[in-house]
Amino acid sequence: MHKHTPKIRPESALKGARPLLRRFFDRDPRAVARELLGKLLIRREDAGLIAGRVVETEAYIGVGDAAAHSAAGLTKRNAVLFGPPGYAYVYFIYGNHYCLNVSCLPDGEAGGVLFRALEPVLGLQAMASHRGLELSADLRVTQLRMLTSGPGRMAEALKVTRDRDNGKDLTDPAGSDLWLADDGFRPDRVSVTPRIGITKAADEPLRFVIAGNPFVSGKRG
DNA sequence: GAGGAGATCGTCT
DNA sequence: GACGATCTCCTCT
Repeated sequence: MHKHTPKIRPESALKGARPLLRRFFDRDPRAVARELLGKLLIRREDAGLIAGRVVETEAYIGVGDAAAHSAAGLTKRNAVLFGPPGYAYVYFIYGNHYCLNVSCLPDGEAGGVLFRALEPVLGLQAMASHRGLELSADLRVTQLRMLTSGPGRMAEALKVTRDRDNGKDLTDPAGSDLWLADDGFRPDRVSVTPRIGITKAADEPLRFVIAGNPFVSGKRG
């Protein structure tokens, strides 16, 4: 296995990336979670763009999934999951961290996908700044992993918060500063495992990762 | 490198 | 009043 080299690209390279359409999200969260692997999550800031490639996701099924926030029915917090597809559901957890999801399935049906890890692509200095880290000049993978390998970390790197982003349309780069896009990249191989950090329905194979990618969360990629 | 505990607060019971 | 879709730091090996 040869050493993984991050592909850091100039901002102009994202111009060919097509925003994902609403219908992409209008289906089973398991299909959305799998097909989101390799897509780009892009944040627009005054100082420029921040972008990462999605390398790890988890599906949360609206109905019959005890681990999903929508399991107990509609509440003020989880309302976005019950709304139309393609919108950001952001929640605050453990008194410390935000996590980003995207709603799936038609309006009225709950379901979502949790973004768990990104491979940094653009705006690495901004990500490091938001995380309170300083990048060394050689951009070692071990350093870059600290930026976006984990749901809380990637949310902080992109400055995702509930106040700022919950309910935001993730299919609309013209009207939104956070969206998803396809630049044609396709993962070679996808692995499916149980979800992380939950106690209910913990055995279901609903976590999707790009096999061998070093930016997947955990001790090793 | 593995394992454990604390941080810290919104949400629902 | 309990707990959680996490992270970091500390200790022990």
